[in-house]
Amino acid sequence: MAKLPETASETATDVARPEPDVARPEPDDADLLRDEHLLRLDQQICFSLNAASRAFGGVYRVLLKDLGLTYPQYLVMLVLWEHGDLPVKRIGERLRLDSGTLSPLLKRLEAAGLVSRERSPEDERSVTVRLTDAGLAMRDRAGQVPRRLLAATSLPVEDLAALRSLLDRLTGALDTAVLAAGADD
Amino acid sequence: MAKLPETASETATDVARPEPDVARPEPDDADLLRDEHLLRLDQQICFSLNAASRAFGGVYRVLLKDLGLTYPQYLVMLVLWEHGDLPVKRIGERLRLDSGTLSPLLKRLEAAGLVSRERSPEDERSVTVRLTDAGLAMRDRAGQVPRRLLAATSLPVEDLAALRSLLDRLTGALDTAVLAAGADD
DNA sequence: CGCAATTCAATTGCGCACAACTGAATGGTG
DNA sequence: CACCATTCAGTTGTGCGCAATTGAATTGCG
Repeated sequence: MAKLPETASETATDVARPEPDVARPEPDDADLLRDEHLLRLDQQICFSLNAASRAFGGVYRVLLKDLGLTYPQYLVMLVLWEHGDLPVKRIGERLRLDSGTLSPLLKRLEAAGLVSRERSPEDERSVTVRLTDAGLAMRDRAGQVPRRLLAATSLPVEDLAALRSLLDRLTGALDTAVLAAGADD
Repeated sequence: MAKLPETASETATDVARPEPDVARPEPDDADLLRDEHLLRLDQQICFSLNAASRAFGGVYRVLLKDLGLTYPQYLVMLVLWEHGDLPVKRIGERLRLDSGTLSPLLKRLEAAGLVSRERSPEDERSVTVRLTDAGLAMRDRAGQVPRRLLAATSLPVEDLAALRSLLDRLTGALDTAVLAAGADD
């Protein structure tokens, strides 16, 4: 194929273009707070975060292929292995996921025969997610995953701990920032 | 609604369930390498990463709403603002994104009038992405974004730098791990 | 009790991420 | 020159993430 399909492009004129790829000097630690540096630094923070997150995704994709799980599905299984049967709400709280994400995911886990779902008798609104025998059995097969992942990081455990601490602080700060922003609507 | 729609659940029996939510003692820094601790630590690393990444997403969603951009679209615009017109390939290299992600994204940016796309005359396979006047103009309006984001993190710049460094090392290690795993297929 | 507000899961719609594939253009080799 | 492998963008299909809505069950209040 290789043809520009739809769309209408007529706005392109010959105005001044940004300098094409200037050699960028390393930050002389004098101006760590100058605007230009802030722009770049911030970009790289969230970008690095994004990249690392997706890199993890790649490793997990490999490690979980045998189990037929995606990473989010694996997280749900971890929660269930740890805590036993749980209502959807609780799973969502643990993983910071809402029903819009969990409902179809759980349906896939159910289709794979790993969990079952049933309305709670006490509260008909709530749905309890239970591990099936197959779901329980998978726990053993999944045992190797974390160690192999840890090996893939090739970082000392202390660094990982430090990293986690920083990340959690970051997440907390970002969350409150969003809440604050939402508050003054 | 609230009804369990399709699916077939019959596997649920009454086998032993995992202990329901035991109080978990803090890691006595003696056994930082015991299996059980590794399992939990690793889980929290990638989980924290994921959470932080999504928290960033939330902040960006707020900050970019005025511009009508999503975060990945914003990244593409950043790249174009920095380097000027680029072929799709180069953008993908910068952002670690493939054509499967970029093609529809760029189509949306074109529909929004921010970029135009045209086949390169030298190599008809390549498509050059150009900023339109509107795309260039948006650069000014986007100027505030990074500083506001930096404020939202409420972390000292040095911590962010340290974080970025750790993340980049991590990404590198994970990437090579995936490559190595893929190599012995 | 009766009615409004809340809670919970599910659904819809949109956008991103990625694997797998298509199809055209290019480049290298015999 | 002919042929084949490679490169590049695009498409398809699957799954996640999130906002917004729906609809039923529950709770709270008068």
